[in-house]
Amino acid sequence: MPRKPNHDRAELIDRARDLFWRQGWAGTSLKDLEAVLKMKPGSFYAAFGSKEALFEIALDKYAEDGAGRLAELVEAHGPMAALKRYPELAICREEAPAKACMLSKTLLELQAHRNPLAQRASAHLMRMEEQFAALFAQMQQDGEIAPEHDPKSLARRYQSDLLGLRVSAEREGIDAHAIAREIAEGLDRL
Amino acid sequence: MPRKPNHDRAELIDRARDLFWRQGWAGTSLKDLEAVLKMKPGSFYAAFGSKEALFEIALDKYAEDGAGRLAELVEAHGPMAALKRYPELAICREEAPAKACMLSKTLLELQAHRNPLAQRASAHLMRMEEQFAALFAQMQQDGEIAPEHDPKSLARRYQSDLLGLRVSAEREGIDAHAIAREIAEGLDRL
DNA sequence: GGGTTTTTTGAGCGATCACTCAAGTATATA
DNA sequence: TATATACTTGAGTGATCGCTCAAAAAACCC
Repeated sequence: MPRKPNHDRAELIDRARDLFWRQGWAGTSLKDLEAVLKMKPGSFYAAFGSKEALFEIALDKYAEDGAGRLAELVEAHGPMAALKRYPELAICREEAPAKACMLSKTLLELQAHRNPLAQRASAHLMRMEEQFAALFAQMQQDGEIAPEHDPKSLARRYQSDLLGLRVSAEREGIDAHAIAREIAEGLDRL
Repeated sequence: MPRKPNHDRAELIDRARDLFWRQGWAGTSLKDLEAVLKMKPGSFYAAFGSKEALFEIALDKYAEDGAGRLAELVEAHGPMAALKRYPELAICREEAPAKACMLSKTLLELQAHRNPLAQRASAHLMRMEEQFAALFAQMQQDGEIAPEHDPKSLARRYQSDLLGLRVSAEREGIDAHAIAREIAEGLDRL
């Protein structure tokens, strides 16, 4: 009986994620969203409820996609090669709306006001780190890295290096690829 | 003949810097500033001209203080010890309004809109990096690190590590001191 | 085509944004 | 004490914020 929506919801979410990723929470107004999504306020609120609700969905999609890309990399090349390639992959994608990580941007912007979105970003970062830790643990089982290391510590440091890399990549006049290479080479010494 | 201002300008700037550092650009309203500085709008605009002008002053003060703290550390303990202590120092100060670096927060928040404040933060980061590079160069001259390293590359990586550390320190449930320790220990291997 | 249901539209809501300015107040010199 | 010269005050500016809702338009059923 009813009419169907004009837009593909999944693509709307992707476009919103890219806009939020680039411009941040406060830097993205509803006018910006309306322009990018080609929706009037009424449709927007019927579809997503609020700016905050859409940001949450976008953040989750961002984290999910990131985890998926890492999983694919592991599937294709194994844990060690995946972790060595991941830094370069994180900053090289031309189509990405920003070099820096959306999770860290959200955390830094909203943490001070105790916005739930910051906690959500923090939780996603922790989940990433656990994914890294699992890979380090497997590498240890496989004898690829020395047994005296603590996988969780390695993951924490790797995550920190990655976040630093992606902030650096946002700067002008910095060869971030060189940093990515150094992070990858650092894994050889484990 | 005239009346003197009620407030000490230097302390006003420090308080504004702390608020901007903690809450970011968009996260800090004029109401917030009025409350913290105990100034009414009229006084505020007479003293600083605009929110943007004050943020710029605050950003410069932040960078200046950071450079000063590093210089003191070098003065007291020499380049190597200074660089080894600096990471821990950057995240341990209880009175600091945030763990993350105000320069990187500003860069990440405002870069997308090409706000001049982002460029200014970027320039400050570059000046920091040059300070690091000079220290690495001196350490090389003194034979403290191997001669095959490029001081500029070391500085770039050190800066990246520092930025990552300070984002990590903002997260909950992360032992950032452990990361700081690892960064310091990394300098031993040069 | 008629009727039902859903989506789309866009003017406009109250709240907040950064900011202004005329009036009031305090401190200096004369 | 009188006057001049700041500084402080705070109501109020227009613009923009996220968001609402009644009406118009479109897609489905029979």
